[in-house]
Amino acid sequence: MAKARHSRFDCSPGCSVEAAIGLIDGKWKSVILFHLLSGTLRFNEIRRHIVNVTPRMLTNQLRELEDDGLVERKVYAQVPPKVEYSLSPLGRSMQPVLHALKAWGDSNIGLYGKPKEVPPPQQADPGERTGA
Amino acid sequence: MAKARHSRFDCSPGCSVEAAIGLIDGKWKSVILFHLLSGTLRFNEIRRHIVNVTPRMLTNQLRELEDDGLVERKVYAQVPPKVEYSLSPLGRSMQPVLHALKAWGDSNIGLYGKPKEVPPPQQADPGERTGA
DNA sequence: GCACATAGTATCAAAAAGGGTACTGCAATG
DNA sequence: CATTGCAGTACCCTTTTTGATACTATGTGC
Repeated sequence: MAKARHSRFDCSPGCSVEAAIGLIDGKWKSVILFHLLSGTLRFNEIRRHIVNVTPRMLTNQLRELEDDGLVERKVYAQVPPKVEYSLSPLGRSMQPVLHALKAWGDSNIGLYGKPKEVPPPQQADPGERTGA
Repeated sequence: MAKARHSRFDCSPGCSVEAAIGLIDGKWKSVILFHLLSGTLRFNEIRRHIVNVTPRMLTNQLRELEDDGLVERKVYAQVPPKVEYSLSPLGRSMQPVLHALKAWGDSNIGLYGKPKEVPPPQQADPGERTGA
C-alpha cells in the first residue's frame, strides 16, 4: 500500500512479512497482480477479468501498485486511449508469493471464500469460546 | 501446484489468491501467524513480540484468525488466566505462504516498509504520469 | 446526429478497520 | 494493604477503504 498503513517497523522478525503483505493487500491488488503474471493487460481487460471491480477501485489499486513499483503503466498517445499495465521486475519477483497464495487458496479454500471445514475431532460444542 | 483439480467454476483464477489474502490481511495477522510458526504463545507473549499492538487489536486479530480456523485457542482454567495460542493444522499449512512473504520482504524491502528503490535508468522526470 | 468504446475522474456516501484508554477479577508478591 | 500480572472488555473515536453513479474527451461506426 502506498501509505505505510502497516505498522512502524520496530523490526521483530515478522516485519518483512508484514511489509510484504502490506504491498499486496487491498481488496483487489493480489488479484490484479495475479492476472498480470500472465502478461500485459489493458485497463478494461483487467476490468473484465475481475468482475465487480469498479473503474474507480481499479484505478486506485493500480495506482498504488504503480507507486509501490510493482506495476508499470504505459500510455499510448492514441485516440481511443490505450494504456497497458504490466508487472515490473519487482512485481514479477512477487511471483512465488502469489503462487504460494494461490496454491494455498486452491487447496484450502472451498472457492467460496471461506476455509474448508476442518472436521472437528469429537467436540460436542465446536463453537464454544472455552470460557473457563 | 499446477492444476490439482479444476474447479469447474466460473470464478476467475485470481479468486483463491484473493481469498487466501483475505485471511491474512489485517494489520497484524500475518505477523501473529509468523510468530506462531515458532510455537505456541500466550497472549501477553505475543503482545511482547509485537510491539505497538494494543490488547484490543490483538484480541481482535486473534479472534478473526481463530474464526477462520488458522489459530487455536486453549484456555487453562487457572487463576492467573492462561491462554495459549497455536497454529491449527490449517494455519500451519500457511507456512509456505508466510515464508514466501518473508523471503520476498527480506530481499525486496529495505526494512522500513518500502520497496527498495529501483535505480531508474536515466529518467529526468521519474514521477511523470505519462499523460497522453 | 447518435451511440459506442477507451481510460479514466468527480462527487458523494457508507462501511470497515484501526486505535487509545480505562477497567474487570483474582492470586501471588512485597 | 497495595501492586503487579494475566487475558482480555467496554466505550468511543478517527482514519482508511470501498462503493455507486455520473461524467469527461475523442475517434469510429451506423
